[in-house]
Amino acid sequence: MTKPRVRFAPSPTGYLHVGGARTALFNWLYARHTGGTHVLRIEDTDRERSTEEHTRVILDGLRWLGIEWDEGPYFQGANATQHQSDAERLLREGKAYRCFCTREELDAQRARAEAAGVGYRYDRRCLNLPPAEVEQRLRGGEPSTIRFIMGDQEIAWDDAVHGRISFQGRDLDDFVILRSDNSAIYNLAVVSDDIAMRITHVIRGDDHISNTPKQIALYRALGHEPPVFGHVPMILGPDGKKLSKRHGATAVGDYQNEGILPAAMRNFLALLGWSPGEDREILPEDEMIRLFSLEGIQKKPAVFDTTKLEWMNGQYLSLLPVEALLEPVLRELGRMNVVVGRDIRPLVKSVVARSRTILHVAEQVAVRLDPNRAKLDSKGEALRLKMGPVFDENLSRAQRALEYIPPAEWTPDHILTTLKAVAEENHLKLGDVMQPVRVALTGSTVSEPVNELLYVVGRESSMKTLKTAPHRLQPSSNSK
RNA sequence: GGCGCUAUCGUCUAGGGGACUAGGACGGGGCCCUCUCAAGGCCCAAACACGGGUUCGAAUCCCGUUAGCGCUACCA
Repeated sequence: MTKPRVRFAPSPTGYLHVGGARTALFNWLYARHTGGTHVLRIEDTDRERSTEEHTRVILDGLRWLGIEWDEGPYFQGANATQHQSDAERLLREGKAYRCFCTREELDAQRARAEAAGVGYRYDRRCLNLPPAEVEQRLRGGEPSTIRFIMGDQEIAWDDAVHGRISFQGRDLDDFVILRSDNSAIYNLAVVSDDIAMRITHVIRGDDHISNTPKQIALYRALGHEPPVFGHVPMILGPDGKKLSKRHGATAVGDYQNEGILPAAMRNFLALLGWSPGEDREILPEDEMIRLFSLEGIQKKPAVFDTTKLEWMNGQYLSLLPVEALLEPVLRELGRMNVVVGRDIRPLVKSVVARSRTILHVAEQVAVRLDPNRAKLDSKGEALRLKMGPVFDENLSRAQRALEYIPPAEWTPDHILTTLKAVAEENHLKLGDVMQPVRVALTGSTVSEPVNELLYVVGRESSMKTLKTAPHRLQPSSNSK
C-alpha cells in the first residue's frame, strides 16, 4: 500500500488564521501518523489579492507552530500551462464548451433570478452553439470562457469525517473552468494540481463541501480516481458566528505576539475539533501524532475559547525552565520600553507560577523592576476601598518596621519575621499587613508571597514605593 | 429561494443499542493546604434541541420539525 500524500493549500490573500492553521495541523498530523508526505502549495491564482508578504507570513506562522512540510512550497500559478491544457482537453473531448456570455449578461440573469425568488443556474445557452459559429466568434477575437458540462447523475463520496455525502448533478451549474484570460478557476486548478502531485487525501475546511462534487466530476472527466476527502468543521467566535476579525485575534501571529507558546497553541488547536478519545488534554507532540486519526475529527463546528487557550499556555509555561523564558520575556520588555538594569532571572522565576502568557510574565517583571508602573486593578482597588484608612495605616506600620532591616539582612526570612512582628504588635492578622504591601507594590491582590516580593524588588526600591504609595495609588476608573 | 452540513453542560469534548445516576477539561461556586498570594488537592452546580418511530431496551439507529452554519462568481 502506498503512503498517503496530503497537502495544505492556503491562498496568500491574508494572514494565516487559526482555522487555516488547524487545517494545516491536521494534514501534518495525518502525514506524520501514517508516515506519509505533507506538501505545501500556495494557491496564488487570484492575482488581484495574492501577495508575497502574505505568503511569507503564512510560512512563518507554520514554522512557528512547528508544522513542517516535506515538499514545496509549490505555487499554483506555476502550473498555469497544465491547467490550460487540461481545460482544452476537456473541450476537445466534448466534456466542456466555449461560452461567450459576458459577465454583465450573467450578472443580469442572476439578478433577475434572485428578484423572482428562484435559484439561479446557468441556462446553457452556449452549450449547443454550432461549431462554425464558435470558430467564427473566436476568430473575431470575442472573449470566451470554458464551461464544464455537469451531468445529471448523483455524485457521492464517503467523507473521512462526515461519512457519506451526496449531491444531485442537476442541482449544479455548468461551471466555468477557464477564464477568458486563459487562467484556471479554483476548482480546475485544484484538481489539476492534486492529480499532478498525486495527492491521496484532501483534508480541508467544511466550506469546501459544496465544491467537492464539482471536483469529483472533474477527476472523472480527466480520467482519474478522486482522492479521499475529509472536511473539517469551521471555527466559530464566541457568538457562534464564523470566526473573523471583529472577534479580535484570529491570526496566528496575534497569539504569537500575545506571548502564547507554539506548543500550547498547537495542542489547543489540535483539541479544537479533534479528540484522541481519551480524557487527555495536554498532549506532547509524539502522543498527538500517535493518537491522531481522521475518524476522531468532530463533525460540528467549534467555538474558539481564548480562556482555555490561556489556561493551556499556563500549563506549558510552568513546565518550561526559567532559562527558556528569558529571551522571549526580554524581547517583550524591550517592546514595552522597559529599562532592564539587572538580572531578571529571579524575577521571572518569582512571577511565572501566576502567569498564563509571556506577556503577562513580562508585565509583572516590569512592575517588579519599577513598582511605579503598578496600577490598581479591580481587586486591588476593592481592597483599598474596603480597608479605608486602615490600608494606609498598616502600610506605614509595615514600612517603618521594614526600614530597620539593614541592607545586608534584607532576606525573605528576615522580612517575613519583621512583618509577623508588626502584625502581632498591632493585633492584626498577617494578611491585613501583607495585602496592603502587596497592593502597594503591584497594584494587585495576587502575587508571589509578599516577603519574596519585597526581596526580589529590593530594599531601596521597596521602601521608596511604600512611602509614596498612599498618594500614588489613587483609585482609577480605567482599572481592569 | 435552492443545495449541503451540523445538533451532549456556558465553552472544548467522551459516548458509536444495555457498563449512563451521561464521564473528563476550561470557566463558575465551595472546602482543604497556607500566621500572606498563587499553585496543588477535594467537592458542588451545569447538557443528550424538539416530535415521532425501530427495539425487550436509545444520547447512540431511522424519519420529520426547529435552529445554526456553509456554498450558490470569469474568488479561493
